[in-house]
Amino acid sequence: MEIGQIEAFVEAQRRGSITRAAEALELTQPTLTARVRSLEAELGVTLLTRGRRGVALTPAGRRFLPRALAALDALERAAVEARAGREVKGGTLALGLASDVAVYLAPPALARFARRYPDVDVRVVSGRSRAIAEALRADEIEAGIVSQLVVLPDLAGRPLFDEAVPAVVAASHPLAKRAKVTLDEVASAGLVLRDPASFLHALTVTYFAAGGSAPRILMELDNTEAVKRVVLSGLGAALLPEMAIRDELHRGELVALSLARPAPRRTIYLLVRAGAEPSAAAGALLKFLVRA
Amino acid sequence: MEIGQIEAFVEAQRRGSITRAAEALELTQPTLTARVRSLEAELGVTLLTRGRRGVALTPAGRRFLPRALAALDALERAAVEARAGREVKGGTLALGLASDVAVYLAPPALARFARRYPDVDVRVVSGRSRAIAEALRADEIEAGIVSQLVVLPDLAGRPLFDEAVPAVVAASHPLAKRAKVTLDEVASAGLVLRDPASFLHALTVTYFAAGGSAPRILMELDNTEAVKRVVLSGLGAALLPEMAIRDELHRGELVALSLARPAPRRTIYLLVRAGAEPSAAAGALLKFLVRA
DNA sequence: AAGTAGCCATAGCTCTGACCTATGCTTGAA
DNA sequence: TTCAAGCATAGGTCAGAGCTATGGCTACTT
Repeated sequence: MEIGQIEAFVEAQRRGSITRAAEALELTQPTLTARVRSLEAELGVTLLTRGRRGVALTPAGRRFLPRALAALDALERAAVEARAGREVKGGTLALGLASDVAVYLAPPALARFARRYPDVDVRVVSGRSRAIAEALRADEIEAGIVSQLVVLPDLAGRPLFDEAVPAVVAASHPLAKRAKVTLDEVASAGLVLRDPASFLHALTVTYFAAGGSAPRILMELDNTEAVKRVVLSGLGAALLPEMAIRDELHRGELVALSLARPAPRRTIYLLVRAGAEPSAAAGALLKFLVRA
Repeated sequence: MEIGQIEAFVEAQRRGSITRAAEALELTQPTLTARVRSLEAELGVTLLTRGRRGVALTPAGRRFLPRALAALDALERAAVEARAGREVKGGTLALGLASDVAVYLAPPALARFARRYPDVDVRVVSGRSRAIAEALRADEIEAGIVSQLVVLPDLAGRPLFDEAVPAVVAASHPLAKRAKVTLDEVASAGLVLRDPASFLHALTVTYFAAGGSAPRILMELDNTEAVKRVVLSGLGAALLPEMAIRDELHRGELVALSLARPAPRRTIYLLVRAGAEPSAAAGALLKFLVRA
């Protein structure tokens, strides 16, 4: 089987005529005829029915076509990706980011990257770790940055960095002024959580459970920013990742509580297809992200 | 780009040496060298570093390799599938079946198929419609038979048949002898349901809601057989698909209730990859399944 | 230090087969 | 009937894929 044969078949099918396929490929009609016929001979099946008005797919041709297109597409991608490493120049960089990363960490890095490499098209999708992993498997993105390691057969992950997830309250909260606070005091003050499907939810519940305590749950919200704003307004405490509360801690609007048990940490992972190598553009953006 | 070049690169990478790749492909070493070099020239990157102990992948080679393998694999599949239609002979037929279909409908059809075409290897996975759809997208199966149409971009579904899902009770149940039963009587007798993620659950709740009633839920079980056995033991009623209760209705162990509102129906769908053509083996098995 | 084995690169030759032009065959429409 | 549109066939040409032979480099041996 040769690429030229596949192209001949695909083009003939697309144009509905071997003659027009020959024009499109800048070859003569007998050449295209020979290519298609030799492919059919090798497969032992007829792929196209020749009628007076051109050609049409046979059932065997219909079975063959999607794989043929996939092969041509894979070759196309292979060439693009092999060349993608020479330098960061042009092309598209598609990334998936966990919501928190997209909101708190990525914007300055993306802005710097866009200034530094203005001819690279950056496309970002954000969502839950699971959705990022699916997009990666479907080849929609080149790499993902997630807060939860998704174990799927053809994906590989490696830790990028980790960060503390301290328990915080608003400066106006009664617990804010206390030098030491017990876990039970925080638990009974009430917690604002992310939704049960999130990693932060599990992290929080595990943290309290390990201290022999169960928090009173005030709310379960589906994004970290909402949790932060509720806590900022003075209602309850929350375990929030550092990247989300850097400014508020600095300005004193949020206060990290001093508990006997050290604040838990969470790890941010890079997710790629197993065996895949990042493009130069992806490598450069990653550096911006992790340094930030 | 030519297939021979791709094969040369892949084989050299796999064997770690151009010389050994040449042996494996039954060509000479200069030929393989030329193939790899011309591929590299076309791409404008070096794919393999030549050392004294053979060759090793460069970063560009690592980016190129997975796509190259995918292309070769697609071509392999293309050839197999194109030929798969000539006759039902040999090869493997991989199918995904919804749990109910796998339990109640498929066994006799699979047995008949195996007797009729003993040289075809049949592999069946069963599970929820969603899992079947994922397996289909991952190319693990050729087609799926599901009770819930999963809408995903690259899948296509078509109805195979539909069947009634009557409300039934055990012959020993007080409602069994009644000529007419109201919806509210069934609702207050108590319903045994599938789990909330299932189509049967939704169908049952919708059926009662449309009649202005809400059933008393006795249990939620994760498979249809368990629901049937609970009902058979005399506890409550259930909406069960005909395929699951044919024998029990015939033997009089279960009784279909006569309600004013006709029994709902459910549709069984065939799910395939969009644009894909079934193999001859798949077509033959499908006929056995639907006729059964 | 010299010898040797293992690898990849290069040179030059051969000959296949991919492609071209020209033409034939078939059929539906004018 | 004739024409137009499409695919098939025939025969010739020549690029280039592959081969043999050889060179050059490096890392072990001895």
